[in-house]
Amino acid sequence: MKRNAVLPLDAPGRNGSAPLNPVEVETIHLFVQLSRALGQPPSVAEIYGLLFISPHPLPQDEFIDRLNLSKGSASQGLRYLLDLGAARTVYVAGDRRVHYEAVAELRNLAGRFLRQQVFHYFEDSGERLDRIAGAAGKLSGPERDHALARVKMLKSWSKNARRVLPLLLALLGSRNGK
Amino acid sequence: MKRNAVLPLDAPGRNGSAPLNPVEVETIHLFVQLSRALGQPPSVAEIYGLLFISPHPLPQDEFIDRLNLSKGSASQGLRYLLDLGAARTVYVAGDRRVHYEAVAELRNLAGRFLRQQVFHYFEDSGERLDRIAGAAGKLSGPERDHALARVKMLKSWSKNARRVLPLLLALLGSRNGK
DNA sequence: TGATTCGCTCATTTTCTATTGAACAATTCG
DNA sequence: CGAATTGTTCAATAGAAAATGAGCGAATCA
Repeated sequence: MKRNAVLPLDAPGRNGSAPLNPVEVETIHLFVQLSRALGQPPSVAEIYGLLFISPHPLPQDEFIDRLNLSKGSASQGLRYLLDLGAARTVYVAGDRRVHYEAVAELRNLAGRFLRQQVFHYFEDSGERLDRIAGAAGKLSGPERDHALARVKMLKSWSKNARRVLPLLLALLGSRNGK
Repeated sequence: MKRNAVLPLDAPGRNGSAPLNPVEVETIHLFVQLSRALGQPPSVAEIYGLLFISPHPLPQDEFIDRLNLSKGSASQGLRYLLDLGAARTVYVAGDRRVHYEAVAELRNLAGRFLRQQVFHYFEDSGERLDRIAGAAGKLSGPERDHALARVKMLKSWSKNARRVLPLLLALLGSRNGK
């Protein structure tokens, strides 16, 4: 068996780590559900959920014990969140371990996420579009016309997306997100 | 073995169905890549890609033969696209089979997709937020304050998202998408 | 009417992704 | 210095998701 199927509400919590309280459980569930909608791994969502609701920075052990994660998942999940800008490290006096806290600004989160997931795609799609246009030019009569029209449409979509995404972020940033 | 690992450029194409030409291959690749970014199954992307670039409506057989799909995948994939509003059925005189064509309007596609993937999420998240707020009220002093602040933040995010998504669609619709 | 075509459903199988945990490196402690 | 602590990496594996294809029903054909 790899993981407790569901959240370990009743986990013994060796190491003296408290089991999750109802607020924590529900918050984590919330982020896990969101992660499904966004195609992100559940373990990362669990980590972020606990970070988000915790009133103080947490070390890696805390996730391993309280979420019942493996060392590997905790390590990789935390790094993923750091890279995404959804978590940052915090120095805690008298403790050798690295502590983490959530970055909780909607604008930041959404922006980084979109940039990583979507923008990334549109980058190398331009190159492919040109290749398609080239190949389309070599087709016969009516097929050729249709293909060229479709390529034109795709280019328009691409331009549109690049135009709209920054606008979207601006909207998210204005007057809210805190 | 289940599927040709990659697109069957050189597939014999029994049934007299032509193999995919370069324009088709590249277009399909484009949609398959996009499908990864959006967390959609590749077979659906292949089907939509071929539909999108085809100058005339296609019957189910065409996908099975030319994309090397199973009957099940073709049937389910096409239904999925119909439900999403990304394809529609077309009557073709003298042919009993149902034919399909792509719905290629960015506004429509993006709108339906977002509604299905994201809106759906925000619907039942409200309920859970209230539950979290309730549980947070029963906590002790400083933990309580922090939890309540976090819940407030989440509610603000949720409202924000609901406000911005329709706006986003409006932007996609205006003056483009064709 | 019986044969054929068309297409759906769903149990099984395959493929892919996420998670695990052992091995290792680096740092600090006593 | 050796032992303990902290943390990373990555090959192995469990679990989830996608794809398959046999089986079936309905519609059409001859």
